Amino acid sequence: MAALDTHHQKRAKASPFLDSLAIQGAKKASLPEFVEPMLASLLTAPPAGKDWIHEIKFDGYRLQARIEAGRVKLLTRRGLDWTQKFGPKIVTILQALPVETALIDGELVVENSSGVSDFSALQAALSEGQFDRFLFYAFDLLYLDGYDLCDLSLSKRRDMLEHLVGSDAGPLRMSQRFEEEGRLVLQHACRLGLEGIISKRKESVYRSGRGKDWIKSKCSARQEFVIAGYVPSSTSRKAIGSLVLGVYDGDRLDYVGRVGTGFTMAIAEDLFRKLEAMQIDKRPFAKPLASAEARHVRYVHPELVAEIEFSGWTADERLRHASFQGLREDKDAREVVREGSRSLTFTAKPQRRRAVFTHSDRIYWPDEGVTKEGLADYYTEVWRFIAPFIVGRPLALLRCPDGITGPQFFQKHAWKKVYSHLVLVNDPKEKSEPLLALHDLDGLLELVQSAVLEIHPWQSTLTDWERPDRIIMDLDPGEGVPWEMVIAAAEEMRDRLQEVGLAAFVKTSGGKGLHVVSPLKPLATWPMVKTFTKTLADAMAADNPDRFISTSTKSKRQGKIFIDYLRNQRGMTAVAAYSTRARPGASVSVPLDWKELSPNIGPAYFTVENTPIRLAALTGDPWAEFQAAAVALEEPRSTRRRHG
DNA sequence: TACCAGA
DNA sequence: TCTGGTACTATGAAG
DNA sequence: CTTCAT
Repeated sequence: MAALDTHHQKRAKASPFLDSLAIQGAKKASLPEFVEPMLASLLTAPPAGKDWIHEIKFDGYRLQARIEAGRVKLLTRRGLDWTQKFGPKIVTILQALPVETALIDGELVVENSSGVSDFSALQAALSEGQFDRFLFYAFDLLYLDGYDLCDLSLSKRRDMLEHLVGSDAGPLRMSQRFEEEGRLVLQHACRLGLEGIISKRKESVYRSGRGKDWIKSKCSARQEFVIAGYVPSSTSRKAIGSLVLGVYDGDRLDYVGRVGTGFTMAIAEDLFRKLEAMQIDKRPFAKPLASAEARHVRYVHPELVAEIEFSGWTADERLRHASFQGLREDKDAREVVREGSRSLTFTAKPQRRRAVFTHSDRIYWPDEGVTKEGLADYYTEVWRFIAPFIVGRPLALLRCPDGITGPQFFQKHAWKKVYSHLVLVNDPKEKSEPLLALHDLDGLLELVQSAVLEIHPWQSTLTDWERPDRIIMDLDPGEGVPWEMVIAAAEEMRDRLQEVGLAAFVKTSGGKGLHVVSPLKPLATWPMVKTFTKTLADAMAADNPDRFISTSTKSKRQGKIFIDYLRNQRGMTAVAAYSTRARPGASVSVPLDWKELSPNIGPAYFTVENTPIRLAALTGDPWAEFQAAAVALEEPRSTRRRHG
């Protein structure tokens, strides 16, 4: 493989791969019309060991690209010709590949705003004719320039394919290969909100149909549940709003929660017709439901079985993020038991939402349809993660009474309202109006009620206003800065912080850049911290004036990253970890593990929608060590001068 | 959003 | 009692 | 001092 020619030759009449192919023993053959695709078997865990590579499981259309003398066909799983369906762009790019004949296996996808392939986005793009959104991820090469490659090993096929497709970020891409341990790759994929991974045996040959050389493992759990009741729709008189689900434990039927999404209106009506006829008076569950759980519920004979996809179990044994997938007519209700999967158990303490809202349907993010209630749900779910970053600190708040499209204003003083859970605090150094702080989830929910869409805390706490307990460096890319450069900047910042003995953590900003955050023991005062961060920012800019700038002058920022150290000053604030942003996309600032930094996670990758799913799938908090890693800041110069 | 002035 | 207008950071650096 | 940036 090292012998492979490294430069592409457009329209080469002989393939640059032919010589090496002959050595590797591929068979001469004519180009087949179609090869039935190789399929993966579903297992609950990915395979372990060095014999496997792993790829992301795409959520799109599996297609075979057949290239013959510049004529391209896109063939479905069953061999149907769908070339015309996706517009000319992908076809043109495939035509331009430097080959005479080839058969490429891949998946056509549309990525949603989070950069994750999304089947519903694909269907929307198809129906609206948005051809420019289609991407083709190639992952296998079955035939090339007169040779059948199916009997070569996967590694060899992939090497050739990678060489052919290249690493451009255009609509034709290579499906990335991961060589790490399968368990870790799956964990990583789940954190990213992906559906799962496909693991492939390195030495395997290409064989049509489902075999054991390709294994798929998924992030979300999926299993059958007994339908024990329903709640009628609040909008339609002849449809269900949600299903009440249970599992058997011996003879006892246990309640596991409701599912209110995943069905179309037609299916909701069909279920209503079926279930209406099955109603019973007494509850089928062994234990009574809590009053909120039992609200509006109509019980039915527990006979029907539904397939449900869900992200995990809560600590009180309820389903998280359940979605209806269909009825399982072939399954007997009495066989349905809880299929325990410890890794998917979400161990957060369940938080009850107590605050009552006015106008809970008020839309804050119109494009995403995130309402006040949706925002309250979000903060309730992330409470235990966001709490350390916003509790007991003076806050500046970005309020958007009409949602993100209306007027916005920053506020740090109280407005005239009776607060039950927000705290008014007096700045010991200023005799101005009191500032705002909060201590519990109810306080946060009062902010939601007041249309607070961004939360910007101080870097010091109410216990010690004058000594900050963290530093935040905001890396803000100017126009035309590639994302890789921002990642490199964050890593350089980390290295420089570590050189002076500080810990460094990274989070997305939810806007354009990354934030590098260092926990401090609250010993150094504001002026020292400010001087330290300014020195750091200036040093980075001085060492690399073409990449960094440490002053905020907008016109000088073209193609550079602005290192904003000014947040590290008394009274200055920066957006909190897990705070939402008042921007299109309902993005959120999310703490990451350094290893997660990649082109796959952009600055606004995580949203109100997918962040709770990430946290549910997360087995370890990437910032778990944040508080423990706090060290005392010493001035860089004094460290040097210091002696034992 | 929520307050308040003015109708 | 209803309606409509409007409220709302601090700071540093550059010019 | 004003303007512009976060």
